[in-house]
Amino acid sequence: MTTLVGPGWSARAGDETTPGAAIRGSGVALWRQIAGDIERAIADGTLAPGARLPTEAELAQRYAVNRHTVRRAIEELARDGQVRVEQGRGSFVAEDVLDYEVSARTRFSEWIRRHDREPSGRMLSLATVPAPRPIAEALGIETGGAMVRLERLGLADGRPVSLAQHHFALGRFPGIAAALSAHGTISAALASLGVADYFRRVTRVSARLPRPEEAALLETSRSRPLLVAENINVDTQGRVVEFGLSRYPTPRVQIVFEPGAEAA
Amino acid sequence: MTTLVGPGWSARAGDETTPGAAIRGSGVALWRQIAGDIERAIADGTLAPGARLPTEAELAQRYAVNRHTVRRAIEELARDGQVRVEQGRGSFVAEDVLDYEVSARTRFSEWIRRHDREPSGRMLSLATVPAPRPIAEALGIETGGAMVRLERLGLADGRPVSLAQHHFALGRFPGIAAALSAHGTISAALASLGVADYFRRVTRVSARLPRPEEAALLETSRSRPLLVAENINVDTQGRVVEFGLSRYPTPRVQIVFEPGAEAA
DNA sequence: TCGAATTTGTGCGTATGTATT
DNA sequence: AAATACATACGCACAAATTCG
Repeated sequence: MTTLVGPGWSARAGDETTPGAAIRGSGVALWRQIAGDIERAIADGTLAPGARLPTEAELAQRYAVNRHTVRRAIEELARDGQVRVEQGRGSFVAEDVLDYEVSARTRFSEWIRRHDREPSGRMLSLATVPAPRPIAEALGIETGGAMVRLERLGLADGRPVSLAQHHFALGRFPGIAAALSAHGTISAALASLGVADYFRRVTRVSARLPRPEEAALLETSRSRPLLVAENINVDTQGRVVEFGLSRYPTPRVQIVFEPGAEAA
Repeated sequence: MTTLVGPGWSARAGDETTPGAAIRGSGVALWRQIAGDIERAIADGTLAPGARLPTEAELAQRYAVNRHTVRRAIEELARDGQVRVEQGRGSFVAEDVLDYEVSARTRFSEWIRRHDREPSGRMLSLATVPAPRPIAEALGIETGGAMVRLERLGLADGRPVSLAQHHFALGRFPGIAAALSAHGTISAALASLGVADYFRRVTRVSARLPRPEEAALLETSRSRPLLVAENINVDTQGRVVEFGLSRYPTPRVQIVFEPGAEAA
């Protein structure tokens, strides 16, 4: 491994007085030296996951090379999946993706904790509304029937990772609104109403661009799609408990299905 | 059901001489008459799935009502999922959604036929290429190792529904390229190499906006996300056979997870 | 809704060093 | 030694995407 004069990965700017430069004639291509240098900065945490790399022009200046040379280095790192390049925005250190395991009987906090992050959440709204046809069909009630809708933002280490709507038929759970207000979690509220356990029966996944409020709440770009998952939760007798609609920001969250992992 | 004077759903334009109009004072709200009329046009195929409705202004003129009245009718249909409204583009007759069942041990043609459509496909490319790191890891070979990549466009009733890349380790299947050329399907090619059966082990779903070629091949808008599914296929001994990367156009295709449906 | 500024993407031409023939 | 091919590197111009006012 050829070393390279430190080009100043330091946080403070205005380091132009002592710019690093790539070593010419060292027998190692400049772009390889640069790729290695950035790779090292990522490995030792100088460049944190999700952080933005300096622009190509800036890197070219720092290493005293042409922009093409920098591009080639970044191209290599992108091919390895270490950085992610976005036209018009910049290049970013690849982030850990949160895998959302569909097959597991997941509660939000369990999911987040399994990935060694700290779960938190914010209830956005709780209201009784008439059921639109698709949701009514899923819940097995009449279109327009009374339904409680809870909207909630889920965070991992303080970063939003899910925006979910939970729908409960009021006819089946008359006390659901009060229970949801009283208890901190949905499973606790349902437990107080006699639903000891429940699990996912179907999950249906699509994707679309976020609406402005969704993008703001999930702290994502308007041009980056959301994964939209609809699911039906049933109790141990197979009766429908809840219809859920969750939105996850890509590429921070992926949905994973692993048949045979149900036992876990 | 109230009938309405035909407002001219005919294909040819310039029908302004005999515009239909909603019946006032009939005891049925104008917007309900209009909604019913459009619904009928959809039901009898006059407005085909995916077709664009006339603009709200145009409909208002045809029915001789205010645009708000038309909007109310469309709103009703949108709530029912019969039409899809897109700001800045127009309103469209909802298309049938193809459910892609992840849990099933699916072959492309089986999937399409199960939805009563006619499957077809087009091989786009077949080449031996070095494996980028993520794929190499999935296949259990070294980064840069030789790998055969088959790219294929899948169609249902002539409309593109999937764009898939299939990757096979050349070390494990030396004759794979020839087999894929010789046989029409992947499963037939693998069978000729001794892989009697194989099935999905993990499926990982994300979403992103399409690249221009992807949008063109899948006949979708550049602003409508693709569902991107990566999956690892293994044989009956659990050995990795293939790494697949499939792209599906939303909202034409949804991905469905239904644990417990594996038996099917 | 629009344009300006920023940033990455692409194409072309040129030059140079290294390895192969 | 000369010819050829290839990888590397630079310079310039413009296209395309994003962001922001």
